[in-house]
Amino acid sequence: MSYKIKSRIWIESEGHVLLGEGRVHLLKAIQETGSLSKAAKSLKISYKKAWSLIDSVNKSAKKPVTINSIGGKGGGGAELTDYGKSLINVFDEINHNCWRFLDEQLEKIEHI
Amino acid sequence: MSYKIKSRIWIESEGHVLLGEGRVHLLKAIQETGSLSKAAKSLKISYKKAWSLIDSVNKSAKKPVTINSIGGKGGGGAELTDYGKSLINVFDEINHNCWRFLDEQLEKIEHI
DNA sequence: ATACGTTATATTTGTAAATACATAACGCTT
DNA sequence: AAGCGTTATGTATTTACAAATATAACGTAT
Repeated sequence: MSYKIKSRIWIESEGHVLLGEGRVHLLKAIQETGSLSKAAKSLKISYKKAWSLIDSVNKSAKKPVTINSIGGKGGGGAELTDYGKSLINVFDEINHNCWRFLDEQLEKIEHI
Repeated sequence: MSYKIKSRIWIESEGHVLLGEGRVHLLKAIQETGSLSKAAKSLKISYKKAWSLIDSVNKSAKKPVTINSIGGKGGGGAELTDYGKSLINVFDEINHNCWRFLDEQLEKIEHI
């Protein structure tokens, strides 16, 4: 049996998407680069798309997830709040646990 | 805390999608109507899309999931094999278990 | 033999989503 | 004061996907 089970999880708040794998990936890139535009480049998505995602994340979350600054040294930048860092850690943990859980469940298909 | 966690699961075989929620939904409609075209109508998708999905399902699965007949009484029809019926039952079971599991996991976000 | 309702398949058309482009605002630095 | 790199935002264009349309093949029933 070479069936494999895949999954995507996401967290919603008030009916809007807060976090999914793509958003977490982007947040990690912001953490590494310190900039939204550099993060967008590293993920090969448009700046506009990256900005829209982060805007949506911050509007959906109970507390700010990133702090973005315009102008100043280096032109500005973006960084994660402590809340943002915690969110991506918990998301990753839940996601990994889900994969493990589903791999166990898949065995039910072996004996049909 | 009104965050909610959502998920989509699917089963792959040899790198191709075998079953997801949409395909299971379509298979159930076939079971109820006895026909691919009627199932497509009931789900409000085009016949072509429904046919492509079922074709993909049968090509990915180890054993046939539906049996489709052309011509004959009523013009033909489609029905699930026993293997197909078992697959959708197991899929539903895994999916429900996954939802329950994730709801438990979500509590980790409450205390951050 | 003809009609019927279905499966099977290709081709065209339409629509929504992603992408690219353009511009403004901002605040340090020089 | 001018330049730089960034965030912020609107608009236009392109692309990918979904839907509609058309047609053939099939096997019972009439």
